[in-house]
Amino acid sequence: MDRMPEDIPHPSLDEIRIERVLHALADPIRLHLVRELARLDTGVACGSIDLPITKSTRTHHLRTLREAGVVTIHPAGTSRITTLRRADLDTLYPGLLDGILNAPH
Amino acid sequence: MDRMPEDIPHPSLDEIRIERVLHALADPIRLHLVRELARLDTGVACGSIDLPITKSTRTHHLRTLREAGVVTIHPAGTSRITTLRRADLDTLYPGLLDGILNAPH
DNA sequence: TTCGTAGTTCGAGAACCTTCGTACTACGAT
DNA sequence: ATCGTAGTACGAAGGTTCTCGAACTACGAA
Repeated sequence: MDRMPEDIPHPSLDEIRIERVLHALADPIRLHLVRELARLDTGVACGSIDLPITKSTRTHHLRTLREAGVVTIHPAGTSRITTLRRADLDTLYPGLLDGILNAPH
Repeated sequence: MDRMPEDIPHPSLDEIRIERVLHALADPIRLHLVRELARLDTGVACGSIDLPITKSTRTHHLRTLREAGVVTIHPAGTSRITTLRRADLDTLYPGLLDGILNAPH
């Protein structure tokens, strides 16, 4: 795992596995988070996307996305900025993310 | 569900949901099956792709793929022909399948 | 008709996932 | 220094998934 300056671990490009990415995206809540991140097209405070779940569940889902390599998370004061790893995913799996984001929903 | 002549149910295009497709593809055994189906590029008897699992587990995985809309299965004598729904998936999610099939593994 | 082959169904166990509440840490503002 | 806010860690409950073996069905061949 790459250690970021802030000590939150993220998988490097060669550690990302397609099965984990697909599993991360297969959950409705996580897919919704990813769609919002893609739509806003900028890093965003985790809590700013509202969802019918508790704080701890949100943390769990964000961790799943981060560990799969779908997002980066880094601290910013008392908050955390979550960013879609769009370029990394496009490099590894060209077409995959767009195919998912453009899907009917 | 569309009823095929052979009475094995398959989801129609508008019944296919991205979450289920992603979940179906997130399992290593199912992903391997799909890759083999794509490589052979023709319908194939279920049993001809060898895997370190029992018959009933294979049935379970093929059912998961079929119900998600990833493959079609239809009887042929005492056997069953499984086919990747490549055109359907490309229509619904352009780029997704290629992105997955071209992924390193 | 009898047998073998291909696959399904069912039930059960283990492992895993999702969700939550509670307790905790860390930072910024007052 | 104290408080509030943002988020994490942990444990537990409930649900789902994966895997298997055993019993079953369906078709074709001998």
